[in-house]
Amino acid sequence: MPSTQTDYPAFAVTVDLVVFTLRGGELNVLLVTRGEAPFAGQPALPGGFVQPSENLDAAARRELTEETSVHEVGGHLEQLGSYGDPDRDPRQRVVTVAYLALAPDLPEPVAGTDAAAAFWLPVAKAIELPLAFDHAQILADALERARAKLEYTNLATAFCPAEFTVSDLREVYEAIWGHPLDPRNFHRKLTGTAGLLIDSGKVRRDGPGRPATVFRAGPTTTLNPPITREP
Amino acid sequence: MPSTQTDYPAFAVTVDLVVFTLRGGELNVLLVTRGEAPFAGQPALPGGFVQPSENLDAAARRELTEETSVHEVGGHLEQLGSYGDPDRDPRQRVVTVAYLALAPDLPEPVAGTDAAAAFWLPVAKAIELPLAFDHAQILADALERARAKLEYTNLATAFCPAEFTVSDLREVYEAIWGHPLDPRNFHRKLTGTAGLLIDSGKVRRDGPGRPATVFRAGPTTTLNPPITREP
DNA sequence: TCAATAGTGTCTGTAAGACAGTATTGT
DNA sequence: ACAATACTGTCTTACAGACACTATTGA
Repeated sequence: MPSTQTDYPAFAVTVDLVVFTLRGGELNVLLVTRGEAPFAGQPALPGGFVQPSENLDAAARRELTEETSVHEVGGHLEQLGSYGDPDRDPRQRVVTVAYLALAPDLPEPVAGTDAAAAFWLPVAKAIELPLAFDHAQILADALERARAKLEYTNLATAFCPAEFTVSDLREVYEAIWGHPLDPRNFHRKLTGTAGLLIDSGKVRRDGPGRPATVFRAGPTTTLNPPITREP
Repeated sequence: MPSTQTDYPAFAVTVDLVVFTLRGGELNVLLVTRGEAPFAGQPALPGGFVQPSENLDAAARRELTEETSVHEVGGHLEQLGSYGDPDRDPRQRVVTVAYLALAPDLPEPVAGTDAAAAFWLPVAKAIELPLAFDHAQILADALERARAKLEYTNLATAFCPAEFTVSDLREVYEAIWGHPLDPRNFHRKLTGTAGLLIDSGKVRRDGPGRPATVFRAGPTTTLNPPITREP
């Protein structure tokens, strides 16, 4: 019996975003307040249906733009994984493809846009909230992914603007791992990895203290050997 | 306007499997020959539609059982990622969730079962084949994932039966990374990682040479620091 | 006895972690 | 001057990589 165009179960496919940023030295995640059932009024990850003509990455990037009102978010966007338990949405069968997005400090969501219902919340608080659907699990997985990738990639630069100092990077690590790092050894490790950081020639003065060299991200994206998380 | 059960694009959702095993010291992947259009007669990864009542992991495990005719495959099964380009299937919009499965040496597919069209092929050959859909990309991603995870996990044990020797493990690494490792340093590294290997008390005699201690996988699943791939 | 494989010891170079010390700023 | 931050040097320890050496087997 040949298969036809209809002899398969129909699914809805969505993308959900875990957008991390640093605000005031603390890791924050973008949440929305749901306006409709199910879970009306509850916090959730931003996301939406994949459109017929776009691929998954494009859907994620479109949602990111819509929800943040920022056109070129920069930073980093990668697929995290898919979640498709039969009862994860009580209305219908939905498979969601979760994405992890990392962004430099973004403006507050703007009223009068799709992003009006969106808000930043420190991750420490978000993981204690009863998020809609299975979003608590997705957030937990995203956090672990981000923590793990800091160890062996230059992912921390995605949280910074194009030009940054070694201290900026260290603060990213400290915020995400939740414990302080030795500034001297950290500096030696990062500046000692060839191709990771490019000296911009500039320096930055912030209050007292010796001015810091300003770098840009270089072609090297992996740290070998990695920085270990355990202190 | 409230959303209804129908105001979303309908997708088909499938799972595709990249099943790796070791046969004769060589990494092999399970392929099927497609019987229907599109890509009829071409090799493809095994897979199928997700059923309405099962979650993604269950669908992957079901397909694995069906395609290999082996009930408890053991080994390892993890989600690799999702692929959903609008034109990846010419018939309809299909999102596939790819899984990576690692198994000890499995029997040849049995005629008269769903697995009849399935066959093992060395990965080195498979990556040169024009696989159906975007399966070449999925296979490449799976291979890279497996190679990377050997560095910092005990994933190699998934290719071995419950009891194995250090040499067995080393052969897994050599097959997947494609270059020899120093048996002495490898032995010291693995036996020196606490909780990774449990001495079964037995030894194994294979031809000439001192008998090898037989181990089982221990509770430790990560290697820290990792084994580096570069020779 | 010899070849083969398992496992140990030892050396060298690299780099992490700890921390003293120097450099350069704002106040 | 002083506090604060950026950076450099030095010491110790851990471990990878190289490889000589011992242990235990089949032929």
